[in-house]
Amino acid sequence: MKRTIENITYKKDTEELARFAKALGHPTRIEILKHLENQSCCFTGDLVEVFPLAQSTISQHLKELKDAGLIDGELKPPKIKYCIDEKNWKKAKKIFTKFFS
Amino acid sequence: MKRTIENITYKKDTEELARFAKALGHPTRIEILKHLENQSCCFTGDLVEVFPLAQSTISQHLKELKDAGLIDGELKPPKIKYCIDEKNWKKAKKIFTKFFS
DNA sequence: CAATTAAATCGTTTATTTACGATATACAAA
DNA sequence: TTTGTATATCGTAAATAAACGATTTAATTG
Repeated sequence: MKRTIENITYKKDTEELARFAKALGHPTRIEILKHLENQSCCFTGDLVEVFPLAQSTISQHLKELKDAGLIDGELKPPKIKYCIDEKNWKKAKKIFTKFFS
Repeated sequence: MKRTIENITYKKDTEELARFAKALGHPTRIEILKHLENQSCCFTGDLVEVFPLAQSTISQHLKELKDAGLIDGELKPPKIKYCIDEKNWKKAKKIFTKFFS
């Protein structure tokens, strides 16, 4: 990316907001989250049926949402149940609300 | 990006939210917007002084914010005055609020 | 019309993202 | 212990993003 020599540091709030926003920055991920909001939880396989995307692609999107802290996976072998991470969801909501106020 | 053959179509709401979110998905752009919120408007040059980034890089970020509709540029030759686009700002606020509710 | 000034755009490099198919992993049940 | 199933991870290709310096553009002033 050809970064500037000494990496810029941003305020923690800024980093956090950008991080959440970035995770929300793809329509598929928005749809996944909407889906999770509707039915509280679901398995990877459910989403693979809903979207015309490869299983690996869905899994990748889930990983990003998880890395951003927006969702949480619970082992229900051999499946994995994904839910909104309520704590971080509230946090994101708060940060966005504050930002737009 | 190796897209699926027939492009996926998303709901308009989803596309819009993802678009706004993507624009917010970089800390520099968040900081630019915070700056604009504080002092309502500013010139490109002001931002170049604030951030340790090249003028062209700042300009690029401004373009993205403008393309997303979050800011608006007004000619004040030889400068350009950037302000928050209030209409779309409200729209974004509404969309995010709805999404998180 | 020429010079100045501020910002945009161009061309380039490197990093990251998005997508895929193929393969590996983890756990339950047989 | 092997088999089956659901999901993650790997490897890869193509697109996009982020940064830079150099150049161009647009408008005012001399």
